[in-house]
Amino acid sequence: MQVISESELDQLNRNMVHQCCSKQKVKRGLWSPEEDEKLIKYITTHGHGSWSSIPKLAGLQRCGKSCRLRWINYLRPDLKKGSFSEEEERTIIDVHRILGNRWAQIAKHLPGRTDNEVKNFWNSCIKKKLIAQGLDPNTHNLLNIPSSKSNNTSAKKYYIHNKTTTNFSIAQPKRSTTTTTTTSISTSSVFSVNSHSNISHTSMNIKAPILTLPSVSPPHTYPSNPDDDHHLLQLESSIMSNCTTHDHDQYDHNPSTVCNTTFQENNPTSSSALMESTVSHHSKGKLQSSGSPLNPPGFERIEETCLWDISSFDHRKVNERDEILLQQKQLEKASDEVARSNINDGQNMEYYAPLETSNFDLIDFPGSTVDSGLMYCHLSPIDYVAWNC
DNA sequence: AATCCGCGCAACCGCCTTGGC
DNA sequence: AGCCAAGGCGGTTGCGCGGAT
Repeated sequence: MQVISESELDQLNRNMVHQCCSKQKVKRGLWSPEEDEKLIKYITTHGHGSWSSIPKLAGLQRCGKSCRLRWINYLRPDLKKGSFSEEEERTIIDVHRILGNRWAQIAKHLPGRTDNEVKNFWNSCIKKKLIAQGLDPNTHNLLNIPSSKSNNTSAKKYYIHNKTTTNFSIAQPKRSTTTTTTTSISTSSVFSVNSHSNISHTSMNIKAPILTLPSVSPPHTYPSNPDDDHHLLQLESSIMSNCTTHDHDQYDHNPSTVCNTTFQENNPTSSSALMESTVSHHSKGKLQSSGSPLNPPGFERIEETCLWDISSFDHRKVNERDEILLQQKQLEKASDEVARSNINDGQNMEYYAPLETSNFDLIDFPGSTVDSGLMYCHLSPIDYVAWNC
């Protein structure tokens, strides 16, 4: 008679009783070829229908969740096998920068790839590559960048220098809108924008991922070459088309902002003259156009961070924006030379997010750009993509 | 040859959302 | 409105393999 230890017995029990469906005894661990065959045979003839009933119908001692996972991640006929291509890798990085760890969303941009596969590839390869390149895989910003709260001389110079040159414009969807479309991106999230100008700001309801516009766009990043341009353009269209999911009868207008502003004493020789202020605004159905605090006497604003609660966004004209995107790209190209020279001068590269003035009540800010019914705010291309999602 | 160690990947776990009742 | 089951998703685990020692 074979005697097994208590721990071995416990392990056996764990192998037979599934945590999520403890009523039935199910097999766990790796799938055998026979099990795969049974599952494929059943699904190809009957479809998967209700996953929970599949194990019984297909003659498998697995839980429904396990069957679903096995099919989606491994057995599906339309799965792409093999390692990721460079283009796929680039797409993952680009979309991850916008969406974060939303693997299922990212996988939608990679035909034949699963969220699990993308996640594993990210964790085993891309993450390390980014770190090796000195980039934070979570934020995609350079590692060891001094924070806004730190007293970094060059950063301060940069902010002050741009104070007079950077402009920012926001448009607010009209409340009279009757039909709107929101994006498929998860639930409400926060859109974080760092600006370094003398701006006012408001809040918008946008379904958007958490993202942070870099304080200083890496000059090499966008656009680095024509292929990247093309790639980004495709990506933008792809993301935007995926953002269109369903309509709502009424635009949910519930802006909420938290504004963090850093002031510097007018006397630049003072090393400790930094002041920070945080202002929160919560309103329902009313524009907030003055979220930032007034400059204290003797101080000038050097940095401002706005967190916007963006729980929904008007995407009615998503398809029409393909055309706008082309205009956007033309603008980018036209301003590219200027931007590059600006960078050489220590100024920020400028990108524009076109917003249709015909559908928006405009909140004007100093230096806002309004041209041919479009209103522009300065964003990097990839953040422009995020803006549109 | 044996052992150790790191890595990649398949699978699991637990939480959240959704839809039906 | 509340409950429950099913499905979806992101984080985590652990097995197997290959290279290093």
